[in-house]
Amino acid sequence: MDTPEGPLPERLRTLPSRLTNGAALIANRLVDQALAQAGARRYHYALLATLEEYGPASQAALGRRTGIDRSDMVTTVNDLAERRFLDRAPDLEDRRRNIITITPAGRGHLADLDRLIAAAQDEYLSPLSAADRQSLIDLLTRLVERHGDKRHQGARPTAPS
Amino acid sequence: MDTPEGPLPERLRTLPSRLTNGAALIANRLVDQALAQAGARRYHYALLATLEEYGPASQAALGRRTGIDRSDMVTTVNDLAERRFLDRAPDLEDRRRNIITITPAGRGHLADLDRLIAAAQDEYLSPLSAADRQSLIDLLTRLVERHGDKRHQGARPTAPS
DNA sequence: TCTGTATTGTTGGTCGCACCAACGTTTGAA
DNA sequence: TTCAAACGTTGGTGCGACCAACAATACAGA
Repeated sequence: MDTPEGPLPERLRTLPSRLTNGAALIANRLVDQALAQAGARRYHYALLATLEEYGPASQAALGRRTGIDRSDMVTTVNDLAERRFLDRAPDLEDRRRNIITITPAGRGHLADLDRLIAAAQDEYLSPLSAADRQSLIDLLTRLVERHGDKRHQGARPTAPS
Repeated sequence: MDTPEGPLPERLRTLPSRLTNGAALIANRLVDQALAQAGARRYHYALLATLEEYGPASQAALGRRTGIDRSDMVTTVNDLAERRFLDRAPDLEDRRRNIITITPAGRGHLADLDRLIAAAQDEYLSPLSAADRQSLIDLLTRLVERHGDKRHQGARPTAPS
C-alpha cells in the first residue's frame, strides 16, 4: 500500500467495529508470523494450551472449552497428532469419543509457542503503557464475555443488564 | 455451539490478540448483519463515507485514503455504480484514471447505512459504559495508528518509542 | 523524439479462518 | 426395542484480505 492520501473520513475514524477489526488484523498478522516460525497455527496453540492446563479430554469437550468448531478441531488434532505433539486414543468407556492427550514433545512445542506468542503480544501492544494494556484487556474481555454469553443462549437475545 | 465446558486456559483467557480477534468477530458479525439489510458490505460504507466527506477522487486515491486494496476497490466501485450510488467517469486530464463521485441516491443510501451502522455499534458496545467506550476507542485508535504507520514504512521496522 | 519508469485500473487469482450440513457409529433413556 | 442425542468425520461454503501480472497512459530525462 502506498503512503496514505490523508485522514480517514470522520465516520470511519472512530468507528469501534472498524477499529476493532483493524487491530485484529494487526494482532493476527503478528501472531501468525510468529507461530509460522514453528510451523504452528493459532488453533494449535489454543489446543495445546488447553490440554496442558486441563489434561486429557475428548475432542467435543475440547471444542466446547475453546470454541473451536468440531470440524476445525478434527483438522487441528490431525495436525498435532501427525507431529506427535498429542496422542489420540479411543475412549474405551464410550467408543464415540477419542481421548486427546498432550505428549512430552507437545509440552516442549508449547513452550516454544509460548515464547513466540509472548513476543508477538509485546509487539502488538508496544504502543501502549502497561496500564493501558490492562485496560484494553479488561474492556475486550467484558465485550467478548458478554457477547459470548448471548451466543450461547441461542436465538433468544438477553435484555442488557 | 453447545454450552461451554468451563473456563478457557489461563494462557488464552487474557491473550490480547485472541481477545481482539474475538471482539472483531463479534463486531463484524453485527455490522455485516446490519448492512445486509440494505444489501451493503463494509467496503461499500467505507467508500460512500469517504466520497461524501472528501468529494470526487480517483480509485487509487480512494484506495490510499481508506486502505482498501486496489482490486477490492474495483469490485466495490462496480457494486455501487451498478446500483447508481456512485458515478464513474474517465478523468479527461489523465486517462489512466476514473473519477468517482457519489450520487444523490448514494447519499440517501449512506444515510440508511449510517443508521444501521450506528445500531450495530450500539449493540456491539452495549456491555460498556460511555466512558469505557471512549477508552476502548482511544486505545484501539492508538494501536491501529502506530502499527499502521509501521506498515507504511515498508520493510524498515521503526524502533519503538 | 524516444525510452524507461511509474501510475492506474483491471483481471484473476490464493489462502485461511470461521462457519455449516450430513452421515455413520455409539450410547443410554424410555 | 426404539429413538434421540452425542461424537467424530467428511465435505463443503463464503468472504475478507491480500497478491501478481498485464495493458494503457503519463511524464521525466536523454
